[in-house]
Amino acid sequence: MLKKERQAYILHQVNLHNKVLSSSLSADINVSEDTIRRDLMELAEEGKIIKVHGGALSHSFSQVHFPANEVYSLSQKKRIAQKAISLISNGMFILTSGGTTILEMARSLPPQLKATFISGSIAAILEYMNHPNIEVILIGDRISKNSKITVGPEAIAKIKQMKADICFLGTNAIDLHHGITDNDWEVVQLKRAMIESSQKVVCLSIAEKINTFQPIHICELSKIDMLITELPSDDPLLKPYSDAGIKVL
Amino acid sequence: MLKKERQAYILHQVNLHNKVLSSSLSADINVSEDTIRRDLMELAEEGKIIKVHGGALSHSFSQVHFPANEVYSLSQKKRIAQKAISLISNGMFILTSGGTTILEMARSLPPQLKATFISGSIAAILEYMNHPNIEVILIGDRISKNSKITVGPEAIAKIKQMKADICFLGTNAIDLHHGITDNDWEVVQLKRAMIESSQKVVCLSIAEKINTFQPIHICELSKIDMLITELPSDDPLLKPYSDAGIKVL
DNA sequence: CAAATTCCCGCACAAAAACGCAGAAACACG
DNA sequence: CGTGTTTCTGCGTTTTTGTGCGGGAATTTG
Repeated sequence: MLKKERQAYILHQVNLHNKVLSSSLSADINVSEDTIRRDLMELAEEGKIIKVHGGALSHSFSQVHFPANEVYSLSQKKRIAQKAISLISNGMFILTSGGTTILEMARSLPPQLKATFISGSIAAILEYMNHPNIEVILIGDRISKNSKITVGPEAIAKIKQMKADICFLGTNAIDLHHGITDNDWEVVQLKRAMIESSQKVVCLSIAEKINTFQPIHICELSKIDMLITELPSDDPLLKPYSDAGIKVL
Repeated sequence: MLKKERQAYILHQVNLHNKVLSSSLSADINVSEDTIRRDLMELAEEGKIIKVHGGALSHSFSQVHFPANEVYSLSQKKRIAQKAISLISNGMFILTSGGTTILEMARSLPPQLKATFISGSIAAILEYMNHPNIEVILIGDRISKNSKITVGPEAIAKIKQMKADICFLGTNAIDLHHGITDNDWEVVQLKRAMIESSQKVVCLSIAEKINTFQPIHICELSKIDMLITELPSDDPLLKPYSDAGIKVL
């Protein structure tokens, strides 16, 4: 059998079944696995397939992408993300909400990090999935089309039955009197559950949202352990919060 | 034998068998392999054939090398999607697996349709989310990075506790003896649960996958209610399946 | 963390290709 | 017709290509 012929066969199999094993291909066409591996390498270099340990995958399969629209005040969010990441260490169980700040954090996670991320936000999940070493747990339930996260009693029940090491909340509004507030009733339920189920609660918020509030109450400031903004921790704007016992980063 | 004559013979052989070996041609017409090689060179330069190490291939052969980022046999999948959609009506609860065929169906759903789609496939969920009127239920659990779907006991338990009107399975391999088979253990568990939880099971499969099988068994043919391919329902290839009591669309 | 796969690297060997050459046949032309 | 030229072919020799194998490194998995 000619080399090109063999490669065409392999390509065909990959496209047909989305996944092939070097071992089974080797058995199929009676050549050594080494040869198969070399074929897979070449096909991968030509961009026809994706080589993985033990075989290959079809390209069309892993091609899940999300319309990444313009992010508001990106650079600030990047700074927040960096600070948040410094709180994460290997082996942690981490609950996250949705929101563009969280997304930015997800994108910036260091590749060596091994941790478990739990979320109901579709966009966040997509980012986590691209990471080589982290385990991703998706919280299921009905999807809210507004917020692109799963909401509902199932999701809340699922969150309540876990105990995460840390919880990162993308915060919409935070205020000394009203605490944390938001404008989507379903999202609020979710966030409340996440706060209850985490040892440590970290709020990510751009400074613009500090001292603002929204119609629906999530929780008192006392439930929050840490607040991260793009400002330096000694910025006067944040003073009242650290006075209130919140660690400001 | 004249040179032109010889080359005509070679060209004929290539077009007939899609492939020729220099060695066998040399034996056929009793000339040295060197001569054959020179002929193949010339024919290749004229664009009549494709020269490869050890022989030559016909053009139709490498024409299978479709652009790398396109979905394999997209037009067939579109036809399958259309047929599948004709089974859906307003108010239904619909379970779907993942796979590019399912994805194609998700993209083609008519905008007025009001139904509830349930899936653990991230890619499918993204499509469903774009639809204005359908309700989306996401099945949660650990995400398998290979297959981009949620897998694990939680997901299976969740599926088992529902009763969907209809279930669309993107099928990897279907065969009269082996029934439905697949190559990913975790995916198989999921699909089994989906079959059990649906009143009606519909397999979507491009004709190429008919009468093929993979290592892991999902279920017997008897569990399947309907089979959809891109072929007309009276195609002889499908006859055995309709004889086996499966409705072929 | 230990066992089992899978991968990677270098090597050996065989098959095929490239190259140069030479002889034979075909051709051109005065 | 003779001679020079071109084309075609086959034969060594050298390179290149394709493949399998062994052993050690790396990765996966229980």
